[in-house]
Amino acid sequence: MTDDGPGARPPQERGWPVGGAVARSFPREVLAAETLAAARALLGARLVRDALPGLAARRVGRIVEVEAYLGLDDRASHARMGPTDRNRVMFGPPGIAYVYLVYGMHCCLNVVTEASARPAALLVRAVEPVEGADAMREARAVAGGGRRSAATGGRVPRPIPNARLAAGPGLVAAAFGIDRTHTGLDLCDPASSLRLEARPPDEPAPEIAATPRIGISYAPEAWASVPWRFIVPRSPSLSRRS
DNA sequence: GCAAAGATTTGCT
DNA sequence: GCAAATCTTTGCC
Repeated sequence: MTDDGPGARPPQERGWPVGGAVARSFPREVLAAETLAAARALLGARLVRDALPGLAARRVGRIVEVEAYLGLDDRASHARMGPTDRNRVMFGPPGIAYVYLVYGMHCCLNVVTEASARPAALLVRAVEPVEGADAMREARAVAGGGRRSAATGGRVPRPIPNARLAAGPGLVAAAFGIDRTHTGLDLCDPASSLRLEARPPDEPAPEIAATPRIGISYAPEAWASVPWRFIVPRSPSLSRRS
């Protein structure tokens, strides 16, 4: 599907100059709408982290893979057991970051969607590096990665290709230096150091495909197979090769 | 209060 | 292709 999603044409062209170009914040109303529509609109949008002066350059990624988790009924969603200390922000307003720790070692970034009445969020599973690839590589080195050194036997690890720097939910967080302290951050606020920006006007809307979600085999079949994972099929940065 | 599993990634078999 | 690494949250006793 290549039709323009709801986010293709923001009702209001909010913009501000950044490095000669004009960056547009990602419209909150798109995230406030139905989650599956918001998921499609989020593909092609930018995840931006401002430079950390003296520490890291500005990092920008093109979102190419997201998963939707919606409602109390979704047996694969963290919201399935109602509000808890961990998932509480999912029950709040749209555009807010929800970051959780999974498998005791990886953080995953979610964007809260829909009104407070319904708990829903989009898991950002992969982005294509657009700017600051070196900073992403350094951040991943700091994060350490899943399995620690030990068996490397002193060998020099193979350098990570740019396209694979943030090709997975845990890797997105690692590459952008995102952790649970970012939970509650407003990703639609241009003043936030970590935020979403709309796809550049001169960039065509991405092709979109839908597949079942990944890593949720614990959920009942109906929920495990529903096609709520949305990808840009030709991207070299998907979490799984296609 | 304790045991089990998880929206993952990696390196070795 | 499989299992380890690692710790928080959930579920059951």
